Amino acid sequence: MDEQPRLMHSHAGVGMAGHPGLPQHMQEGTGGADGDGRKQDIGDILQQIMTITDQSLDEAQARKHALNCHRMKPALFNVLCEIKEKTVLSIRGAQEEEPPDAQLMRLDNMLLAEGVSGPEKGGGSAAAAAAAAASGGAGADNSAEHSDYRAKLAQIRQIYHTELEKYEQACNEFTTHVMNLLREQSRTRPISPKEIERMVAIIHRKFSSIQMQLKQSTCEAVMILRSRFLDARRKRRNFNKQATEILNEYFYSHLSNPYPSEEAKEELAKKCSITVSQVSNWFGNKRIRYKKNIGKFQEEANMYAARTAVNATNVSSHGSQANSPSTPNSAGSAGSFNMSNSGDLFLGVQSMNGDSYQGSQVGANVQSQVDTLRHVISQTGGYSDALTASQMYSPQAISTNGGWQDATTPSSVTSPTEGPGSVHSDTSN
DNA sequence: GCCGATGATTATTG
DNA sequence: CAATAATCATCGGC
Repeated sequence: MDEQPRLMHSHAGVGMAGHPGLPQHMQEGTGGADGDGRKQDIGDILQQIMTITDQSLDEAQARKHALNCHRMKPALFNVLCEIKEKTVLSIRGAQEEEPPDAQLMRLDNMLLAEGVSGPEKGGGSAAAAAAAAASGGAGADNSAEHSDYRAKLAQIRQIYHTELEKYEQACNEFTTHVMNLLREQSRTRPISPKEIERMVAIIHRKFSSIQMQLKQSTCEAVMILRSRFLDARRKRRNFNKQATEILNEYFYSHLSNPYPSEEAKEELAKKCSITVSQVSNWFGNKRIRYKKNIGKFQEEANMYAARTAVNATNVSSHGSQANSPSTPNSAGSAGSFNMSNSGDLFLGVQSMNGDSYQGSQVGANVQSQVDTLRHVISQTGGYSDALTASQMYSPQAISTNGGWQDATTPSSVTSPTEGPGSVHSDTSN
């Protein structure tokens, strides 16, 4: 806001008075309005500057030429170059090249692994390819789920590449600019090629640190994306009905020892088209949940027991599976495909049993729990090969503190003069 | 939208 | 290292 007054003052001749090169008379050429006067002044000043500049430039050029042509000039220049070289070298020695950055390498590796910085889409995106390969048979919905992920990854990839390109271009432009500048200056002052080199290196270092930031943030973005999309827990899918049936069938037909061997797990996994670890998860969950609330699973237990039972009878019409109490989990339920109309019959059975263990929850009464178990076992035992085995393993299986694990001593618990244990016999009809 | 079922993960244990 | 127990997070029926 105080510009105006000052200009006014300068017009009065005070401001410019200090400039020796400016003849005073020029400033008061026109006495008219303020504006006119100032314009005139500026014009004059500009013109003066022009002439002065031209003059000085010419003069400088002339001087330069004179210097360049001076007979001592090359020698002096060489001396200067030598001195410069030495100082540059000493500086260089002080801060030698930094070691290849481990962090940067890690970032690079990760970006490569994620398919962000690798070759173009086709063969690239190693992660996606691996995921697709891993999905194997049931890949249909898997790929559908990953499509979104891949789209986002491609987006990140594109941003990364454009940014990288931009940085590179800027770096190159800046480098050439600086090099031109230095080369031009090298005509008037001693600049060794090494110095230029060093300058370029510095510029590159600066830009690569920027690049590293870019890589870092890209990595972060990919990590977030991964955690959001590939966390299986978030995108949990229930197993299909058939798979659940197969698993349940196995579980209930091996209720006395529901710990499938590794081979059994593999087979189940194949049958259900899920992974082995999913089978393990399933059995882990099933065991714990069954044990926690046997009553809740009673119906289910009876149903599957009945199925396998019917199956067993169908398969081996003349049940010659006399007595082989060795491995209860090798079972004959392998190729079991169920009869559908048997359900009614056994629902009735189940309801009958239901009464007896209704109140026997929560481990209050050991005996009642044993009885409960015996009901289930009796049914499976009645029909399948589990007959012999079950009596060996099951009664004390889920005892007071539960757990099939400590069923290692199949001792005397068989049937101490109890009713419920033997009630089963008539269910065979 | 609530709520039980369910597959997966995590911490702990032997 | 596998099993268990607790927990998380989603699914799916109502």
